[in-house]
Amino acid sequence: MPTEKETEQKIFDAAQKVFQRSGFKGARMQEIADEAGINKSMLHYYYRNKDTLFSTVFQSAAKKIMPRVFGILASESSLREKVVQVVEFYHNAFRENPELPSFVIYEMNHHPQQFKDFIGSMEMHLPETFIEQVEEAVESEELRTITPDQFLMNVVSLCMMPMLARNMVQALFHLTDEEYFSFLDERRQLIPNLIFNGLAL
Amino acid sequence: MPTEKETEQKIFDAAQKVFQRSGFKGARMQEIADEAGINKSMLHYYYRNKDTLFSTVFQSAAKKIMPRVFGILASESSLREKVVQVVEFYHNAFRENPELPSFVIYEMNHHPQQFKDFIGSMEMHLPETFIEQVEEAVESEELRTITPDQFLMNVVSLCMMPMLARNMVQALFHLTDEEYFSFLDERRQLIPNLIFNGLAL
DNA sequence: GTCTATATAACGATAGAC
DNA sequence: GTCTATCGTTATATAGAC
Repeated sequence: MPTEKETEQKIFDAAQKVFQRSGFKGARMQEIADEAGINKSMLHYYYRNKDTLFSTVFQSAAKKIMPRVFGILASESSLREKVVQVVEFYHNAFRENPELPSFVIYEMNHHPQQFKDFIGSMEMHLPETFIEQVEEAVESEELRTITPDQFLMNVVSLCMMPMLARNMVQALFHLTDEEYFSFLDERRQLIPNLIFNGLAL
Repeated sequence: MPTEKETEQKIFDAAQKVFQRSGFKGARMQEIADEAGINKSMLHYYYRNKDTLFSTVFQSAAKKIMPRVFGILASESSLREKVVQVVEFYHNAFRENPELPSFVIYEMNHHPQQFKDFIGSMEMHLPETFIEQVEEAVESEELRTITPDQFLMNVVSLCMMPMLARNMVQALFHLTDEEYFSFLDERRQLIPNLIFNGLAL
């Protein structure tokens, strides 16, 4: 006999799975109930409606990625170590949950008002230590001129794009699932090298 | 009085707009009819059902991006010139139609079977001239060791990711629409530099 | 070809018994 | 809390007049 918390948790887990797989519009309440192995009415008992349930799932998903990246950027590591750690984090997180990045990015674009506020409320500013590291490296002529925003954008782009475009990548390069993950793994070393040294020898 | 072709075209244009804005699941046939300024029944008269209409729109959208990129890669330009041209192409295309990239990538992930076949049928192999350019540059030690696939993946990632994650980028960096497009424009020069030279000085 | 009207099905949500 | 049964709405799709 499941307790109240257990049922609520089962619903949340099922909703997470279905929303990530099908998106907000594509997800069916019945599908979530089936996934959770419970009655459809329970969804409305614990979460008032589809919007509320989705909002809970989305906010949880957003919190799984960005705060951890910002945590790395705020640490006391060197700039190069931070890049390595961010790259490793993205690739490990993708292994655990391949649909998470695509879900957050897409739904963010399709619920503009609602979740821009949410992201704002998380107070996600670039950590000062990271900003200073980039600015100092530029000033001391260790690095080319670049803003911290663009620096971070480059790292995140090189990590996430092959994850967001998984089917496109597999179709274009004719990769099996196994080959696709090998392709991603190659990038763990490739990305930090590219960021700092480019391709020129 | 519109001719047959004109009505069919109006429906296609409206469907393109609505599907790109709302996605397949989110798009409503009524919404498309309103956008086209015609009766809902006409959608079924010219295109049998929602799936057929969507398929037409999606395939048209896919053909707007990838063949043009592959065209650049197959040209007789130098490797560096090709990178510049691809970057320019992506950024110009995004200005014309900001929702196109996100649409193609997302729907590709959510209609797996159907459109993997389609991409396969386009016979989109990496142009031989591009492959040879990368391999020769690596062999002659102009460039670090890298496969042509990874090389292309890097360029595309640096271009497209800030476009796919538009709302996330704007929320995180607190950018107005105008500032966001300036942010993108900075990347036209930044990306080729990063690809070849990295950040190290 | 284009319209109105309607069939048919799916979905989110609620009422009410237990 | 959990279930069954059902309401009310909204979708896609079709039938049939013009």
